[in-house]
Amino acid sequence: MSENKVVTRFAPSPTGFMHVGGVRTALYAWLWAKKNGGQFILRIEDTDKVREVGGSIEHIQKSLKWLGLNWDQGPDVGGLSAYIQKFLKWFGLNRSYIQSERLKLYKKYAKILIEKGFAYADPYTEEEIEKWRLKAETENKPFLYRDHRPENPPKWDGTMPLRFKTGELKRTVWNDVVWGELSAGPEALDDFILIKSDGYPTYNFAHIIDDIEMGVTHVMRGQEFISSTPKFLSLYEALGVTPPLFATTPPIMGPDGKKKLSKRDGAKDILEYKREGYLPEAMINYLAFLGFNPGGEKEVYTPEELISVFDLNKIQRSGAQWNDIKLNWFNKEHIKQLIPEKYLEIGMNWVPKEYILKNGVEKTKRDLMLIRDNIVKFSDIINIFKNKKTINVIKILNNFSTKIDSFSKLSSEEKYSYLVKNNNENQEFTFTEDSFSKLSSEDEFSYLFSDPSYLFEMLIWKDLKNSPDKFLKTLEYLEKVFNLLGSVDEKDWTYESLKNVVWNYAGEEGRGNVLWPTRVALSGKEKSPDPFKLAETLGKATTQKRISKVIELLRKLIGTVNNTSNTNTKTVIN
RNA sequence: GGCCUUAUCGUCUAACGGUUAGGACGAGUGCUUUUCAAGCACUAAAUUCGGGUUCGACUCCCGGUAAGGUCACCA
Repeated sequence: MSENKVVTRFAPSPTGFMHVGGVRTALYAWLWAKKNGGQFILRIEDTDKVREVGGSIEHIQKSLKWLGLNWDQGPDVGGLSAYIQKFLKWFGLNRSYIQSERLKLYKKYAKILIEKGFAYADPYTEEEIEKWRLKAETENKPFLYRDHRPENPPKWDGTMPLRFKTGELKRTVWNDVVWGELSAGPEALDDFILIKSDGYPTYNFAHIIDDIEMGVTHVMRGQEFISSTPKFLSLYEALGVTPPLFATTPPIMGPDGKKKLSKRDGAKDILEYKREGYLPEAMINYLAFLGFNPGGEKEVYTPEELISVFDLNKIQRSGAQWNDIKLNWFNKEHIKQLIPEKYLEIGMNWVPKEYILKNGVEKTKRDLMLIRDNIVKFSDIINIFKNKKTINVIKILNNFSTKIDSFSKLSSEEKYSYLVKNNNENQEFTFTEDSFSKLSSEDEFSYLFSDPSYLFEMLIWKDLKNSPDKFLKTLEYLEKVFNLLGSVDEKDWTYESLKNVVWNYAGEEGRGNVLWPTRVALSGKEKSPDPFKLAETLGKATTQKRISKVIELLRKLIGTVNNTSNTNTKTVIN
């Protein structure tokens, strides 16, 4: 090991999928190693064979690779290295990064400790110890094994646990890179188990031996280890080794902000975010900023920028609440930062194959560019391109100026097919009676099939709401619009010409004042395509019919208001 | 219960002992070819409480409160 070189490690145990807390610890270790041109080691701590979950190691590696947190040393550091490892093993040099394959090493160190008088066999049964523990608990005292340390322990034969014989009982003071000076009284020191009766070392023992052997200089880990740090330090002392620097990471909290984020309150498998189409650099950015801040007002950082700006003593001490909404924002920002080629390269993977097959790569790419600003994560693309009939959705979407969200609800092909038909493209699709009734029964586009009913209040543009003659004014606007539209010949009934005849008038009277009631008259809804698109789609006859209906209703209403002052204007009218 | 810690807008956070306590997300309002989305602008929103030290405290000290960690043949 070359001196002065930074070596960090991420040492998970293979007990399930990677969650965000573990990933962030790995991220900080990785950032620090990269920043200092050092080494980042992946080590698997599989000394608890009971809790081990199959496939975890692969999952951990996959997760780190997705995020780009590549390790310089670890299990399978690439084909050549694996070969070299095998070669070294042949000569009895164990280079494994999996603890269960390093048992001889721990035994070697255990023997050293026994010889030095720092370890002894534990002759008690678990029941005996449990009894002492319960007694301590009822007396509200901390349980200390060393109060029961045997006078003449038997020789260790490997079937009993091997315990560390803690040295001088004293106050321990040490320095944590994040927390500053920390200390604990002698009650933090105890005779902990080094090697379990099953022959595997405990975490407390194995991780220290490995950190020594691998030359680790900086240990990042959660604050649950602060309390046991005095034990670790006393072991380093017994071995005569200078301990590494400790950097304690704050926890990531659940939605209530009090408990650590757990599977129960939505902690997801990190690869789940990959499946949902989050960018790894966005995840890294978000995760890094959950408990770290370089100062300044810049927030969107590339991984490279994070490396240069990362600093251990700018890590936060208290826990930070997980926030999906902010993660979404980071993802959106990182999508914006992608160059178009890269965006398309990723996006194309999310478009259903049939769509590309049908429309060709070039058109698909154009469509992808159209929706770029509207996606939060790449899986949104699937919703937009979902079934093979979504051919013109994006185009219609543009025309209709409708938000993506409502289009994601356009799941039924019936709904879609109508839109396609009205877009005068892809005439191949035919309506069935069944699909028609299904579509028309759905509320969102009901105005395309049947005349809507109205709420009087909805007809009024917001600026006019407080005006005493709001209904009279609205009536005037609609009458004028009716006449203007009437001047357009049916053969010339297009979006452009409709807009042309109304536009100047709307500009004079206030666009909202005129266009809002027109649109509501045609759709009966607060949210729908713009009035010209609606009029074009509905045709001249229906357009005139609906507007004149509203005019008639308004006239009636105004008549009533003049007679009785108490008319409920919220009434639904047909 | 012992021990070890932590505390700034709802959330993530910034602030050599001297700032109108800053930014971001979210929210609200407005602008943008009405409405939705996107975009832009603006607004509201915080130093846990009580004592000190100091000319001056988010910052240092003491105490209260609240919260977290730990006291395994788990890591």
